[in-house]
Amino acid sequence: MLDLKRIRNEYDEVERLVKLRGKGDYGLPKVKALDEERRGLLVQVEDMKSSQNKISKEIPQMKKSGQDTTEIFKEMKQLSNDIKELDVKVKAVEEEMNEILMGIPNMVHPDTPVGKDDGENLEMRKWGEPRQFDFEAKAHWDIGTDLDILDFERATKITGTRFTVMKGKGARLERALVNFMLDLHTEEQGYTEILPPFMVNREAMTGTGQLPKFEDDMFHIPSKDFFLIPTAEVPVTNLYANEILDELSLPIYHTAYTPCFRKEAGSAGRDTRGVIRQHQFNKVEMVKFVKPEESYKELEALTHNAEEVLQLLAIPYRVVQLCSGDVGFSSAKTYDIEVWLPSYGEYKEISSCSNFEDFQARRANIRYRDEETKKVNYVHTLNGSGLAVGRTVAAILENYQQEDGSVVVPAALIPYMGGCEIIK
RNA sequence: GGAAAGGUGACCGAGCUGGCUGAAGGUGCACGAUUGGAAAUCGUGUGUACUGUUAAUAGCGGUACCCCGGGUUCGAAUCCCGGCCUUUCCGCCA
Repeated sequence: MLDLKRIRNEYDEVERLVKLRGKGDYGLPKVKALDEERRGLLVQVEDMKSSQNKISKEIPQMKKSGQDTTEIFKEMKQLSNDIKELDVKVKAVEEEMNEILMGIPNMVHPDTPVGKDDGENLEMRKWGEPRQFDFEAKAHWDIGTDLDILDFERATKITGTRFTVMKGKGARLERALVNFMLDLHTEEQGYTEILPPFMVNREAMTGTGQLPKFEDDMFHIPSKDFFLIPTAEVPVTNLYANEILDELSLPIYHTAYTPCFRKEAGSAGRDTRGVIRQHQFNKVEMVKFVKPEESYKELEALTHNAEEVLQLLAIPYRVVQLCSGDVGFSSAKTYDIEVWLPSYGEYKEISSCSNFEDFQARRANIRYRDEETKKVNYVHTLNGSGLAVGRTVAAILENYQQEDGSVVVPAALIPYMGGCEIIK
C-alpha cells in the first residue's frame, strides 16, 4: 500500500513512479480526491463528536442538580443521528478510497530501467558457460520420463495437467535439493528456518499484496475462506503482521520450504511440457525484515545468497534487473535469476529477489521501534527464491545429462543423495 | 463436531449493577534523586492510528481504539446480537 500522506504531499512524484509501469495511473487521482473529501468530512464529524462528548460529560451533573434534561436529550438525539449519518458517509468514502488504494502497485525504484515487458529487462551479470553438447541434448521431460523418475501421465490421471509425480531418484533429487538449500541458508547464510502453514487466510493474502487484485490466480478453500499459498512469502512475511518489532531484533532473516500453489490462469499454452510451470511446485524461500536504510544493501546480499545455490550446483545462470513494466505488483525493485535451460535454448527464471520497501509492511502493519527516537516506523520487507526446486531439478537434468540418458549428480548434492553419483 | 469459561495497555491484572476510565494496582522500561559503584528506596514519565494547525514524522488541539463487526442509549470496556480466537472437558482423528 502506498503512503497516503505521500500521495498527498508529493503527488507528482508518486504518480510518475507508478506510471512508469506503463499501465495507467491505477486510479491514483481518484484516491487523491477521495482523500480530500474524507478529510473534509472528518473535520465536520469530529467536531460534532467533540461537542457530543463535552455535553455528555455534563449530563450527570445536570441530573444530580435536578435539572430538566428533556430538552437537552432531544438535542443530543438529533446530534447523535447527524453523527451517525456523517459516519456512514465517511466510511463509504474511506472504503472506496481503500479499495482503489489496495489495487495500486508499488512505486518502482528510480533506477529501474524503463520498459514494457520482460524483453526489456537489464542483464546485470552472467555466471558459468552454457555447456556445448556433442550429442543431441534432450529436454528434462524426456530425460525424466526415460529414466522413470518423472511421471506426467499418471499425474494427469490422479489430478490433472500441470501436475507431476516424482519417483525414485527423482523424488529423492527434489528432497535432496530442498535440504541442500535449507542447509546453505541456515548454516552458511544466517537464515532461521520456518515451516509455516500452507494455507493462509484472506488477511495474510492481502498483507503481501496477492489480494484483492489477484484472487483469480489463487486456489481457494471456500468452506474456511483460506487460500493455498502461492509462495512462502505470504505466511512468512505475515508472521509479524500487526507487530511492533524491537529494533535490536532486526534484521530478521527467514528461510522456508513450502509447496506453492498457483492457478496459472493467464498462462494457458505456455510451458505446457515438463515441470517449469505447475499448479503445485516446491520452493525454498528467503524472507528478510530490515531497517529502511539497509534494504537495498540487503537486496544485493539476498540475491547473492540465491546465486550461491546455483554456483555450488555449478549451473550457468544470469541475473537481470526487471524493467518497469515487469516488476511485480508489490515490489519496488526486482532481480531475477535465470538458469540456462538447453531445451529452451535460453535462460529461464528460477528465482526472483525483490525489495518491497514498506509496501507490504504497510499492508500487513509490520513496524519496529527506533531505539534512539522511540518512534515506530515501517520495516522494509524483501524476499527471494532460493530456489524454485522443480526448476532446479529441470536445470540439473538438462545440464548434467549424458549421452546414454543418465544424469550426473552435482558434486555438492551427492551427500544429500545418499552417495548416489549418477541417476540412470 | 458438542459443552463450559474467557479474550482489557510491553506483561500481569482490576473494572463489566452504563457517565467522574485511555483505562485502578502491580511488573517492566526510561529519566532524575540517593550511592564510591550497585541493590534497595523515592520522584517523574511511559500506547497507537487518524486528523486540525505547522516547514516539521517538533509542539499544541480534536477524534478513535479495552478481540472484530453491528445494535440499544443523550452516553458503552461495561448491556444485546453475529463472528473470530484461546483454554478445559467430551467426541473424532494423523
